[in-house]
Amino acid sequence: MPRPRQALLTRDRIVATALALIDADGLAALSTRRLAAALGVQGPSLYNHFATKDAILDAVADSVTATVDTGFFARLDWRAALRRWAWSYREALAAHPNVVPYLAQGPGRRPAALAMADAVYGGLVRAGWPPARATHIGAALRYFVAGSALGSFARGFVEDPELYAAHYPHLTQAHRLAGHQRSVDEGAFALGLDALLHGLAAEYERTVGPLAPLEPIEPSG
Amino acid sequence: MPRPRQALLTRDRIVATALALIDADGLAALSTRRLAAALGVQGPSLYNHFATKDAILDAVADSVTATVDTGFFARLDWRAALRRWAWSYREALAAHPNVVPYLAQGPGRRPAALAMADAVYGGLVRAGWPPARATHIGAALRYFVAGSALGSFARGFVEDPELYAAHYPHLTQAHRLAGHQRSVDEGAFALGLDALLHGLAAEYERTVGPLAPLEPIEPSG
DNA sequence: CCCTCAAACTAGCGGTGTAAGTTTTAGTCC
DNA sequence: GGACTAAAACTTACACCGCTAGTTTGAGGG
Repeated sequence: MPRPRQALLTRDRIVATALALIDADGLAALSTRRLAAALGVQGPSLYNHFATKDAILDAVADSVTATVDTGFFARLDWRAALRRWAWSYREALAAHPNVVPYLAQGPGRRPAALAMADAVYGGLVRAGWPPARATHIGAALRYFVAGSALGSFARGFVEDPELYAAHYPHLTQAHRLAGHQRSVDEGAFALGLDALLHGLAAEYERTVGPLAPLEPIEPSG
Repeated sequence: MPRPRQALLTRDRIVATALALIDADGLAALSTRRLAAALGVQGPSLYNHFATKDAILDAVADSVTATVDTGFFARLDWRAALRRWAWSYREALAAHPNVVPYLAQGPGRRPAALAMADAVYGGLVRAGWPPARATHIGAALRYFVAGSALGSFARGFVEDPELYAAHYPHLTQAHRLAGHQRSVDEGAFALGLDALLHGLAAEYERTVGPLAPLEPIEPSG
């Protein structure tokens, strides 16, 4: 087939299809030939649109990051903004857990990831945090969110009572975790995030100054 | 070569060599043939000792997890134990960042990972936390530690001032992060961990009961 | 109208995980 | 001690991988 009248591929279509395949079958199952087949095309044709497979993965990762809402920092108290952002970030990653191992290695040169880092850091500095502290806070929250999306804690346990009963006296109920994946992961995230923010507020008062009163909001979750 | 008088391979030697290769060149660069070559052997010989490549990676991951010290839960207050354990855990992972993406997907059936989960969960329940809460706390700390080891925050930024200056007004100094990797990552971890523990202590007092006074310890770091 | 570029193609290279079968040694049982 | 079995190396081979090179032909601009 020579060049077709209507282009068969676009970058957007490649990225969307790649994300769907990764969601369905995992990161390791994405090969250029399989991706191309899903697009009705031969493998090497992808290289007319992306330089390498990694470039495709970068675009996929950035498309996920782009769905995170960072607008809170422009209009909310830093504590409320951090909370909303963290939940939005987590939601974006948890919707595509299979890309998290790739995405979590850092923003690299991906525009959406850099824009997010920019918004968070800028918001914290504007709120009075010293620059070094703002960096630390952004990093700490990224650690927590990425970790929570990476290895769904509950999914990591096997549905096999025998395995745990024998050697791990406190894990006799662990096999039931796999069945409550969502509530366990969300509960752990909510608890950890609230604890983190609570501790950061105390640190703020100790090292920066008094906190503005915060209009009450529903507890995160 | 037929069966040699002295076995050339042992599981331990395979695991140690695999870890060294992963540390040096990354997870993706570990192939069975390269690993075998480093051991002075042909590729398929590995399959006399491990069923699949994944089984080798499991053993590598568990050998890293095995270096985490979980003994604190048996002899320290839960807050102190959590802090020491988290640092030990982080140290173990940060020493081998390239295996973290594999390891962070959950304990699976790896004995050292399960023993660690058992110790943490048991220690928290013994300290008075309700079982569901203990699960959440263990998960939250695992999120934080795994996230911190997975993507060194600082390493994720590129040493290229041009990249940031143009479009990200608050990241004009981001290119310098790559040079301060260790201090940024450790500072973020220390801040986040202390904040988390501070928040958990407050949660304990609110929902479980008064905290025993804690002998003063040096701040984490 | 022609020229160049774009976007598909085919063919193929070196590398991957691993299955299958071979060879020789080590160790066990009568 | 001889026969048998299991172990641990080997070679060969398959299907797949990322990617390069070169080819074809339609699209769009001078």
